[in-house]
Amino acid sequence: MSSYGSHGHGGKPEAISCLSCYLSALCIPQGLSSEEVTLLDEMVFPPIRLEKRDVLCRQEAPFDSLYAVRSGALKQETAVEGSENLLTAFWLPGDIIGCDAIGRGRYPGSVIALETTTLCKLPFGRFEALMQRLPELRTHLQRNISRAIHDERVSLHQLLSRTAEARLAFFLMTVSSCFRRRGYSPRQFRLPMSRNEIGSYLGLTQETVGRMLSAFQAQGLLQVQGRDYHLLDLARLERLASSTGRRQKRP
Amino acid sequence: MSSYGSHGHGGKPEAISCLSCYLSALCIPQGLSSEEVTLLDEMVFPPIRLEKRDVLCRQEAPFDSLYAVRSGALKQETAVEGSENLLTAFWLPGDIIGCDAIGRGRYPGSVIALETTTLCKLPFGRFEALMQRLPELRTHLQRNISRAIHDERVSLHQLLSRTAEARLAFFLMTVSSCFRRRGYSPRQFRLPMSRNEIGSYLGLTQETVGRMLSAFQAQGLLQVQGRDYHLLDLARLERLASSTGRRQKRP
DNA sequence: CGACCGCTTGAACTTCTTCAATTCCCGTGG
DNA sequence: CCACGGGAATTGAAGAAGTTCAAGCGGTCG
Repeated sequence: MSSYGSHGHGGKPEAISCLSCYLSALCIPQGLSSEEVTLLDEMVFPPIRLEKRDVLCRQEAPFDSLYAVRSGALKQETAVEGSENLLTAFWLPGDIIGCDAIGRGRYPGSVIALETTTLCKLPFGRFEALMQRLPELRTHLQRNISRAIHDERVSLHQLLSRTAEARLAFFLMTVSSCFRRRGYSPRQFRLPMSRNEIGSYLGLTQETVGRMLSAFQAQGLLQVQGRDYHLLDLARLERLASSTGRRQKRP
Repeated sequence: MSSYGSHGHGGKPEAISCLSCYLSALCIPQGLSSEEVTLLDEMVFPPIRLEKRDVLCRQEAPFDSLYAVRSGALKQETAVEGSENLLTAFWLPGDIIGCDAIGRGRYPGSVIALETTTLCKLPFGRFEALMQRLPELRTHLQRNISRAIHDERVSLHQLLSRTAEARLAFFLMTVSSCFRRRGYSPRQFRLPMSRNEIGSYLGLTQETVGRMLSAFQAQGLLQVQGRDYHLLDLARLERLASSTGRRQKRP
């Protein structure tokens, strides 16, 4: 909690600033003036670095900070009584971790790095104080959160009544557009998660995920080798992803 | 937008006040002092009454108000391109409608009364102004929303990998605890939604929902006649609801 | 009274899971 | 450097669970 120095750009070689961050359009600074971003800058801790399998926070730990992902990827595992671990979220660069912790005051799941990852830490106490002064910031956070509710609701409800094929296509398209918005290729990427983790996120088994990927490959929709994906037919994948429920009722 | 009079308790016979509302512990006033609630009272419109199938707001309509459910029940239908209508939410007394609209500035689905329903309308503009003066209120709203994200995420992810049996048990237990918190019987209630609507919410067909209910009845877990439910074995239903994934792997 | 809607039940069929057997790949230690 | 070990991915076969389609029942509203 206090091992990162007091604030701002310490003696670290790689000093950072929200002002110059290439992710600022997606992250907290979105919609703020440059003076406002400067204020924000002053409370952001220098970036944290995690290695694969490192734990950012454990489930039920008291909430004290939001984190913005700079690079890498993380997953959230939520243990529910009676059930095995649920994989409840993936986070990629530009995402804000911790919005789901504000309400309960505790982190709702353990957040674990899937690969080498860097994050900006935003102590929520200071953030609260800053929001008093910058209503814009509060509005932005509120919007982000509210939108997240809706997106999550719709996509999960959609998945509930869909085939494995549609679920996986949906997942791939989500990831793809995620990369696109961040300036990476939406057609070619390496995913840091295993088949098992994808399955857990989608409510499928690893075998089904694998079989579906093979089937997609056989249809020329994509190429996949281990964790390297190359989407060949985005249009058709998109159609699969938003195709109607289970089967097509015959007319 | 202006057909409900200016504010406060008009000439209506049934004047209302958050101060005397039996739902205040669940609703917006939660955690506010009585002076604060008085301020809140002044901006709440007199209750709106809807009949079955009446539409409170249509998908994509501009967001202008939150609504608190006083009595009755509503559903939210979200039309997604390519897919049939998704049933993305049910709302019961004490629930706040519209939290998922703040972010986009539009209602993310059409909200429709399932039976005769009364609601309190809270114009969001005034609400914003009041939140400036009462940080408590803002905190409370934020918490509510944040908690909603998490609850939704966990329950939907849980449902994704579960059998119809577990999904339905989960649904019944959710409804049951909902009624309990509102002071009604958690064992006996009438649900205003059809099998089809339940199925749509859970990602199942109406036939499966019906068959499962019959199966539960055969096992002595509950009695059901049309839309009247009588839960006989809450403990066992609870166990089913939080039972582990699809099938039990053999030891 | 008839039409309609929601609910129930049955039978065939599809999809996905489970279990098991390999294969592949990667990092690690000899 | 290579062999080895172990987790991850692939593939196959059997079976369970849920969907689809169809038919029938019961209540309700014109």
